[in-house]
Amino acid sequence: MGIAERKEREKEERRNMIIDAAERVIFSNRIDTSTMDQIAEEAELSKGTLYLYFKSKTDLYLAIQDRGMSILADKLARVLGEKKKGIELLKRFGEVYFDYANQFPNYFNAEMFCRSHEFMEETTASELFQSTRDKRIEIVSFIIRGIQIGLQDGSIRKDIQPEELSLMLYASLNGMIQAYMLRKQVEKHDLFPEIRVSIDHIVQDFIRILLDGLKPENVTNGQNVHETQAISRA
Amino acid sequence: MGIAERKEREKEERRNMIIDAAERVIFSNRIDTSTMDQIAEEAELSKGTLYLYFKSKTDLYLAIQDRGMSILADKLARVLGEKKKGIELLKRFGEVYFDYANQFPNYFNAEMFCRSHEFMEETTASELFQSTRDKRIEIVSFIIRGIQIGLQDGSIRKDIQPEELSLMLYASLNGMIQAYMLRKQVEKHDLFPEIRVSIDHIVQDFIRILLDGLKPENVTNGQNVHETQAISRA
DNA sequence: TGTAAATTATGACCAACAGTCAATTATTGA
DNA sequence: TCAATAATTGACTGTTGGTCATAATTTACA
Repeated sequence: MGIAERKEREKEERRNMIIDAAERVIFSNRIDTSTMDQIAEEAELSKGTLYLYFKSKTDLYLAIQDRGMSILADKLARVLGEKKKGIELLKRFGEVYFDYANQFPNYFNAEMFCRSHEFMEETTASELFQSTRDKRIEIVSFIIRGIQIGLQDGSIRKDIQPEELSLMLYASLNGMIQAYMLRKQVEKHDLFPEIRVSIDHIVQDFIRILLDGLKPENVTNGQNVHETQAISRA
Repeated sequence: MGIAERKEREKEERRNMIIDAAERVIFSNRIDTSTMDQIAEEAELSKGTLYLYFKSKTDLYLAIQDRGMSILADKLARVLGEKKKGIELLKRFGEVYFDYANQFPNYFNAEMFCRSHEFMEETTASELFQSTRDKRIEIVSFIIRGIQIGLQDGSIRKDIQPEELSLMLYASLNGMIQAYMLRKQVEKHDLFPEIRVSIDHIVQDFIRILLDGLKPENVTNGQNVHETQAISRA
């Protein structure tokens, strides 16, 4: 049955063409000012057809977010292959996430937009929602893996709980990057205007400070001085 | 001219009545499913009147966000009066922000929603946007003050740059609370489902870990061991 | 107190847009 | 060739944010 497969393939291609068109329209304007009619025209399809592939405008936007998540997951997967010390992997994860946000601000924005809508119902039902969710789990799993490696090679404090720390790293860095992107993208929308600080290295500095606290007591001094506090377990 | 003042007052009252009504409607549903007609009915006013006080639905929502920011700013201001050591103040700031989010999840959500819209244009023009902005500056200023106190009383590492660190604390904690609220509010929308970790103390743990890294070298051991890394300056 | 002017409020109305569906066209299988 | 199935269309609908001419109310002042 080659026909069924070909049709499957064509359907997938068309789906991607639609997402491409949607990106072109939305990224050169904004979601809220982009209409399904515009996207349909850009895709050279009728609006009705869009709804054969995506059940709502939000769903289509979720597909865009999903692409971004895939890119990020790929980048992180590659880092895991670098065979560095655990603490170094975490640093690289952070840098890669930051690079990703800079390289694909539109995808990062999509992620933020979709998240603010996750606080509401609606998105839940979609398969795409499930897909982005899976990718987020994948991403956090990479981080957990990095932490475990660090625990093994001794580059990370023993009292760290991998799952908990992975969420902390992801969530806090995400917050940092949000603030960074806001300042970077639209000067006037800056989350913290008038706080006169060069924002350029703030994310890197944050990563450094946060990870410093994860290192085991500095062994070059041969003494356990930094009084670590255990992370309370679940 | 007592009349002008009375009118001023009445206008302010009516404005607040509208925000009250909007909160009642929006908080018991969602922004995107709440209509201006519903809010008008709840406020016992015509829709046209709403537009005499707020120039758009978003503007009205900004007013709600603004209320939340005021509450938070007040709480933080009170902390500053506690006359604790700098590092303790920062810890209290973090706890208070977290408490605020738990106590007024609707306001926190409003903040998140409005922020995702800040990535787009539109909001900029509004006076209310300027107002929330001012309050954010106020909040960050409190944090800066706390850091400065910590630098003076020696409870915070000398190499810390207050402005930069204040942004880090605010932004990263905000990211943490976002993730927390998502998990807390809507189990199924959890940012990190399947990552089996009790989320209950994760924010507190995060605050502890992050702040630990800010303490100066543990003097009780009489030796500078923890190799601090200076935050690169602007 | 009476009335013109100014302020405030109303709700019918409009335009825009997400989403639908009966009708149409294209493709498949025999 | 043609019936059955699948894919596509675009006119249409319902909803809703926002507007504006009109009306009601209040103020200023003779």
